[in-house]
Amino acid sequence: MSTEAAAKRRRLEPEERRAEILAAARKLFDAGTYASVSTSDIAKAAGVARPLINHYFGGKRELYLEVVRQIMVVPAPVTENLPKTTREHRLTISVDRWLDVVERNKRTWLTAIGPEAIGRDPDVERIMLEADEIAADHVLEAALMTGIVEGREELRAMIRSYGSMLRAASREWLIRGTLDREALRTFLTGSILHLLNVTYPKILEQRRDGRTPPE
Amino acid sequence: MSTEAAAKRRRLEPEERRAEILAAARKLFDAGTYASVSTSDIAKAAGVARPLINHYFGGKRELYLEVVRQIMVVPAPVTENLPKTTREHRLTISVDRWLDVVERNKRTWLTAIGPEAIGRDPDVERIMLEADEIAADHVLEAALMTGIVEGREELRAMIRSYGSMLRAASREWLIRGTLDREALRTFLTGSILHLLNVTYPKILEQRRDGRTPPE
DNA sequence: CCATAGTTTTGACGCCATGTCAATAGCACG
DNA sequence: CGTGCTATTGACATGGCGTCAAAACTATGG
Repeated sequence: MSTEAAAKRRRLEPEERRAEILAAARKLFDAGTYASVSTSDIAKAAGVARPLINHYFGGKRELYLEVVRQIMVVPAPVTENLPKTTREHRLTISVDRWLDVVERNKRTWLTAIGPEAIGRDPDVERIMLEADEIAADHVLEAALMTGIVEGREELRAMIRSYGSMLRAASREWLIRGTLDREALRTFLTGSILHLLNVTYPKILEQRRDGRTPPE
Repeated sequence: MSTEAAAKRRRLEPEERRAEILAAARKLFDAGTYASVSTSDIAKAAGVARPLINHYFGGKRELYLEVVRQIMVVPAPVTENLPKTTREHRLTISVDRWLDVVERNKRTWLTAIGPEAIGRDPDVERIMLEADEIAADHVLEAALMTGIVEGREELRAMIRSYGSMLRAASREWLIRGTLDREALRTFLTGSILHLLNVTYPKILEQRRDGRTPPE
């Protein structure tokens, strides 16, 4: 078969073995579906007996969630070390970096983000929400709006929604090729700027006029 | 409703029986997850033997896809009978109607759209894409831009992406309550208008110039 | 009213996947 | 060179899904 015909029983540190299994699982889930990948497959790929998965992760489900969590981590470099210029410039750079990261990890990212589909899994949902939360923080930081307090929740909610559009647009680019990179830049930076500079103030105004008398 | 005390073996027209099973499946999938709902559960709820599911749908998976397809149908009334006024007005009305529909079918819609998550199922993906396609048509129609040909693909791609944001924002509204209805209106109509009136022309221009490295 | 044919519906079987548990075997220490 | 700790495994039990031949229901013709 393969090079490791008669793999002896190796004994590893729990951490190390755990990592090996996780890596194998990640590779397999990357290629197939949750249902199409069996714990036997994972065990075989990791070179261990199936029960070890239960031992280290509890079950198939937990292992899967671990994989999702790992992949979902928002790439930090996107909003790190931004020059101290205008909001527009900083956001343009962030969008560009985002596109870089996504392009580089194309395959993994695509399978992670999936076809924004059904899922309908409370635990997965929680993971996604946390990731969105962090991403929203990054945007606020890039936009030099960290200190905002009035209508902060509304703003963050809109930014999270924007995140969905960003992912969808990125998929359009990578999969369908219906948008090229330059169009994406224009689209994404223009949208977030409009959101921050036009929509957000407008909503603040509505808020003041309606109920919620400030002061 | 029905007498499920000692249900004799009723013989129905295939269409009718199929519909009954589908309804039961829909209700159950609405409450749980794909994995958490067994074909036995569905069969029991529908008052039939399990193999009937295979007979009418092929298998659990196909039945599930059928449910998704049914729920995903874009509500038509959203862009029907729009008054012949400005683009802005027509889009405002459409957004409003969308919010109406969503609010009315709150629970069903939420579980259908799910937490735009992992899924990663090619067939589900196809269904979503088709739904998005139709939705994009509706938007174009509402925007009086049906005849557009130049950069049509790019435009449609951006509208599809916008659809993701619309769904995400609707979820923010219904689940978290972080956005009220008025804010949503402002946000959603403002975004689509900006997309159509500002971003789209800008991208057309870039297209004509060949490549224009901005900044 | 009865027999018969045709279609719906089901009971029973086989297969595969996951989770559990007691037993085994590697490794560090004396 | 034992010896104890624990990582690792083989074997079993449970439960879900798909298949198939047989049963039950209904409509037709005599």
